[in-house]
Amino acid sequence: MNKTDIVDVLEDIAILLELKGENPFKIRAYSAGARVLETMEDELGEVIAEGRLGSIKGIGSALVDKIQTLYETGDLEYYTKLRASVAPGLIEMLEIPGLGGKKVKKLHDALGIESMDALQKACENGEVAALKGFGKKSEEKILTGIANRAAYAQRHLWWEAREVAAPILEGLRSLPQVERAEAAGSLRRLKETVGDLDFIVASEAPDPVMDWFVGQDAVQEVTAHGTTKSSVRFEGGLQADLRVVPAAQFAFALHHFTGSKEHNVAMRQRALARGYSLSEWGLKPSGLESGECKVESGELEITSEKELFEFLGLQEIPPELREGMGELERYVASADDTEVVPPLVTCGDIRGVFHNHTTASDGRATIEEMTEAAQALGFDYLGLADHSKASFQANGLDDGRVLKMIESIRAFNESGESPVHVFSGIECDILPDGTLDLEEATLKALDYTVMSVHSSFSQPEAEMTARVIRAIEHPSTVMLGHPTGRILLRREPYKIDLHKVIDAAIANRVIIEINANPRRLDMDWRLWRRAAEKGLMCAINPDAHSTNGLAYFEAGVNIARKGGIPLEQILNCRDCAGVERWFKERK
DNA sequence: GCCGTTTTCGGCCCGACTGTTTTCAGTCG
Repeated sequence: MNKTDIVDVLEDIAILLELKGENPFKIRAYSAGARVLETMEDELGEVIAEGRLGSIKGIGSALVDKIQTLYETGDLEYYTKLRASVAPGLIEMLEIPGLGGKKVKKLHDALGIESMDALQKACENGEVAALKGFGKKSEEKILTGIANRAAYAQRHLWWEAREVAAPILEGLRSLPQVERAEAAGSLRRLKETVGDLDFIVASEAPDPVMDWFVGQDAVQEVTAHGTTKSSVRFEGGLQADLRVVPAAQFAFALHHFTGSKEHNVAMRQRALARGYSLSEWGLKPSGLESGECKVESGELEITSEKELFEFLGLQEIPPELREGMGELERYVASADDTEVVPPLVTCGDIRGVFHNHTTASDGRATIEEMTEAAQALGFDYLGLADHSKASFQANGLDDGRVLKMIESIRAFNESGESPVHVFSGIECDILPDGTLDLEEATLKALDYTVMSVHSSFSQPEAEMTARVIRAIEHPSTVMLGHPTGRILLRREPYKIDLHKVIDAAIANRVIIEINANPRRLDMDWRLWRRAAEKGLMCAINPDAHSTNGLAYFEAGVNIARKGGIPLEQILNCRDCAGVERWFKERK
């Protein structure tokens, strides 16, 4: 069993233990173990072989046993038995807001409920309201929860969440009572998907701010309306929370609600180790009774996240790096051997983008329209890479049409019609056996190539990995397109060993793209830091099929930031001549 | 179940909100 599957099993165990009413700390140990394993960058097989698993913080002897057994046999008796002892319907019930492990257990123990249907019936005939600890409101809330379950459970693309968030933030900032307002949460951390929106406001007069927030036109349901916190739900299920705090607590609240949860746990532990208790409300010496907040009493002046990090002996860690993946250990305040938080790429650093489509294949805009849009975005160059013939559904180009396309791009560049230089490329299919869809002479005639998988997604992992590596080893390959083929919230990635793919790309000086389409964001940011350290080059490729699609490069910039990719390893940060040089040296 | 250079036992991050209670448990982030 591979690492990802083992992570899933550990998370499953945590959920099952919750439903069994187990010790919460034991549950946390399994969740934490899953998290540690997930973010471990070393090859699991190696770690086990070298006996290093047990020395990893958060993985003790019990987890070592279980992880090893799963790795070697793919099976775990403890897990099998545990799963058999809990009705599958109970796990589903946890998705209903307001229901946690204890309440689900109670519903099961007291009323014998084991499925969503049974729960709905029990609510409808009043059995749930009669239960101690539940009431009429709980019953109604559960019924609403069941009705809206699909919408509730859904996460939202970062791109779409930002569109909802932008006017809310603007509205908050325009209120006279509001001193400061920021979006927090996974939106601010630039995660590829967002569960809900979080807004933090500094104000001494929270009530009118709350009233404005819950009274917005788009609000469909108000799920909480208090003095410090309110929650609303919009059509489509997206939920937004607003917290209003006094200005002195703003930095703490902003940091806390930006998360991630794992980052916050680490921060609190670091604070505790230094004798302070950190919460969203402030910092206080851990000995003090609550209410004796040192910050409030004016002994500690912390008005920004930067000061908070500094107080804890850390460099300022940008939100996108706060994922609980070792950033606190990595970015301690300056010592001789300290790693420094790298400068993160910004949209302004991007001089042009690659991998875009035109009407020659399945794009909706012409060369002229695309370059015009690129110019409006301030780009110096634009790479066009239409599909190759195997993607017949996308009107892919055969060798003859590719040569014609090269000719029209050359003519366009020479016409001087646009200050934007166009690079001629192709998104060439990697056929199921790893060979390429076009003649070598055709590929050589292009400025650059992007090789992508568009068929036979269900090949076994070893076959898919060998297929992609064969393409990477082809001398004409410049870039690898969307290496897992995932569509966020819709299609799982195909099975492929990306560590081997990354190593092959580095060995062959092949660039791996960040496909910046907000539904793809492939290759994933979790893999980039390590890959970049090993020397992998990246290209931010919007995969635009229209002029509007070029703007997706911003989502790609987000991923490069989260991956901490140095600017010199992002091809788009080079000027036209630099890009040209890279392509020539490849040949 | 994990962890420890005061500890191998006894802690484990913490506070608001809600709904049910009448002083608090469960959920959530």
